[in-house]
Amino acid sequence: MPELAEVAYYAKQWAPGLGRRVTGIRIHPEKRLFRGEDTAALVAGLTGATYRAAHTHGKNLLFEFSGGAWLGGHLGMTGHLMARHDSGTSTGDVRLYRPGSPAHENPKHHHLVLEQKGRQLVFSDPRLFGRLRFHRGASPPRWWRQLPPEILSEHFTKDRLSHFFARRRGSPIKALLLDQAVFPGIGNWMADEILWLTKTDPRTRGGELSTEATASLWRATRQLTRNALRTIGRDWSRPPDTWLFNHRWSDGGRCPGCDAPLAREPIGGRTTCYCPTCQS
DNA sequence: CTATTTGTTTATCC
DNA sequence: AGGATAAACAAATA
Repeated sequence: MPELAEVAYYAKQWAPGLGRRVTGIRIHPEKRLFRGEDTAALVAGLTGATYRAAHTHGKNLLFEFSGGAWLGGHLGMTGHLMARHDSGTSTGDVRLYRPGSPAHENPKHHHLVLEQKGRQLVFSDPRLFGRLRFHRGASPPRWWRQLPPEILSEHFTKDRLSHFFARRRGSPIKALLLDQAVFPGIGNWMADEILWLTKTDPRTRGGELSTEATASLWRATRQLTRNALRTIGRDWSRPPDTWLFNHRWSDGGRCPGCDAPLAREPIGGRTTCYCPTCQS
């Protein structure tokens, strides 16, 4: 489910645990979520540590703990973070695209639970495409330090996009927007929104994009990132109906620009929603 | 029972 | 070598 704005929202769901000690941990170490990790070191490193901070980068998460312990995370398709309180309330576990889905509430999917006095911090992932990793050290792990420039950083430049589009000249732009090495945090719905905003046919090949088209995509990517962080990323509030977002999820949707029926078909290996009238 | 899914990695072919 | 595409992963939902 989560793209950059959803990840930013979920990262805040463990905030009730900030500055507080982890008294115990429960994990499902055999699950795919922990592939390649030393789960014994993870348990040893986090037990008794104080939860200090949450960071995000694109779709990546990094939780910082006292004693040089770091928990890295990726939510995959269905990952989800929540804080459960002993009082019986919980936060962060009801704001789903499909409200009412019981999947995330099922404890069998709670693959990591950090116990604290008064609450539990839960990482749930029914489909197990996500990932959890552990690092011990004075600074963040290397995989984190080597992530590409974020979309809102000064290093995310039009020039960078031009070179990328030239190199991948044969791929449809839809597929290129999903490349995390260049567009960190962009996922399926954000890619479609960017293409709709710029009136770009999703099948356009990288090599067919002019300097002007590249500049337009660069601007739209940054603008959408800011706006998504201000709505979904802030409090999961629903974007305005002027976005493609509210019209894209099922058959029968209409373009918020021209009211033509929207098309949904696989492009670049993913279901793509676009307006055949505006984007051609 | 079948088709679909908002992500990433790996295999395969060119 | 490097790019393009498909399959695999796992589980819920329509």
